[in-house]
Amino acid sequence: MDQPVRVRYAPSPTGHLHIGGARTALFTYLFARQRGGQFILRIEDTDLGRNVSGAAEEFYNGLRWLGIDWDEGEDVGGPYGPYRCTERMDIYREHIERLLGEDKAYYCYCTEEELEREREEQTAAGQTPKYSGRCRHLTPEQRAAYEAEGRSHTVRLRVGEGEKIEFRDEVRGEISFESDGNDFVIVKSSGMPTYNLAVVIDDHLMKITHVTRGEEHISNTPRQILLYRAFGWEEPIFAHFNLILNEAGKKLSKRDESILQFISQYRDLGYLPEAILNFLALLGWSPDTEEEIFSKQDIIERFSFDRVNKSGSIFDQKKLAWMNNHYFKKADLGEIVALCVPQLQRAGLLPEQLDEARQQWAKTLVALNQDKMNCAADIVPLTELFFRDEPELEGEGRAVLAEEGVPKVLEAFARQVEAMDDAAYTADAIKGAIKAVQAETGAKGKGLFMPIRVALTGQTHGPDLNETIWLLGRVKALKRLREAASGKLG
RNA sequence: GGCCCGUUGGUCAAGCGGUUAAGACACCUCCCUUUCACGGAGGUAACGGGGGUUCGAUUCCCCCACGGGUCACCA
Repeated sequence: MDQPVRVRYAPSPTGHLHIGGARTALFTYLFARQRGGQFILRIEDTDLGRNVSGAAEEFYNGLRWLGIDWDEGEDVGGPYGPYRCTERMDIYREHIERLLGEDKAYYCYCTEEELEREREEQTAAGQTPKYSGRCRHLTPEQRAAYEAEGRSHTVRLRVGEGEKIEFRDEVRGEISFESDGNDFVIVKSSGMPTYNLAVVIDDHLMKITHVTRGEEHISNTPRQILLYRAFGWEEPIFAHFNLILNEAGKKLSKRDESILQFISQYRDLGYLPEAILNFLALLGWSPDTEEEIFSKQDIIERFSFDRVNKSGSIFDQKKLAWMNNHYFKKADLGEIVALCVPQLQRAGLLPEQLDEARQQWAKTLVALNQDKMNCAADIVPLTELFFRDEPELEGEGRAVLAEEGVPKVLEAFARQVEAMDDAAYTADAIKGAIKAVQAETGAKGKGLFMPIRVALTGQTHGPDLNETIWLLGRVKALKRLREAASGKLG
């Protein structure tokens, strides 16, 4: 049998969990769960300057919210810790010493300015920028001289030229490179390992079997393979997922504002995590059936790397909205109410504390709109009219109210409503009242319902009228009817 | 520019030598409904180009074009 699968998601804590990262984590997680393996979360914080405090916690929260859990990580522990680069410095040091000792790596005293100038000159001369190798063969005297100057050093890996570097990618097949003799930096002058060094050491020591990540890392892979070779370690299996693109077809950047790209934004808008997980799974991966609504468990059972798409996927917010709407319709009303009430509270439409009656009222309000919402935040524009003093009359509505016989209908209905006491004011009673108006005035169909709807809501469309009128409340309904009947509206 | 990867409708995508080239989102039409939405029934719309290989290419190979990724002491 195959050795047990161990995979990891290793974000750098420099910002929020975004769609691309979540999707990478998801694919990795799905693979682990499907194969009964371990999913590890590691924090790659080697860039001290860019680390954002609290970012790691945000990753944890976002991932858990989506339904992704892990077996090892700094918050849950595990036998291969620590799970954060900055806490693994002793480990790195030891491995760097080894490379240095075997003369597979060397100190480089070039300053960033010198290197930049070198690159500029090469670029100006039409050459591909590449490290000159100036410090490659420094004598002990030269080194001592640099040290005496107070120069700091980096460590570079010796890279041969023309060495074949081939690997089999689980999603793209064979990929091959040729080493270019460009000695790359593996330890920064600060003493911190660079990403490439840290991942290789960590992945190896944590016994990672499959290295999964976005396509943008393909070009890092040959360098990492060189490192595996330098250490004499067996390479893991690689899998690079396609990129998620914005509407312009470009890789999502953190500054991109054309799209909502942070998981927290969707959570705040009241999306359902199951919908996002479902949608993300289908972005770059497809099952072998025509269905597309899947629970996490369904996806775990079906997932495989060979059905991951090779070309980039444009993130379609409209389809996500549709999918979330689909999950909304299937969800328990109670769950949707719990999502919508805070939205209304945040908009200042509902008080922080709801009494029993108000709670019941809110439940009906949400129930009436449950299948219209793409996300919980939609409840606000959808139901705003219930909270206003005056309905906002649309152009079409104005035309409806201007029709002949409308005041008579509205007055008749107003009398009906007035005759009810508060206890008798129910959706059923309202239905009966409208019937009575029909009998009295002879108005029917559109000519009956539409004026009432417009007078009360200002709109020519909306959910069930009886429920709507009940939600409005007797007093407000009466007031609006009278105003519309007397032509005061609009 | 070098290296690497990719290219099926507007979007997500199925297809893995022979198909009327699926399905979904979006859009349009119709039905249902007092209205909107939901739901139902339809519709518009795609294999980047050129060479091969083959009886036969969307599918395999090559070239080109286009798109993207990456070329840091960022990950």
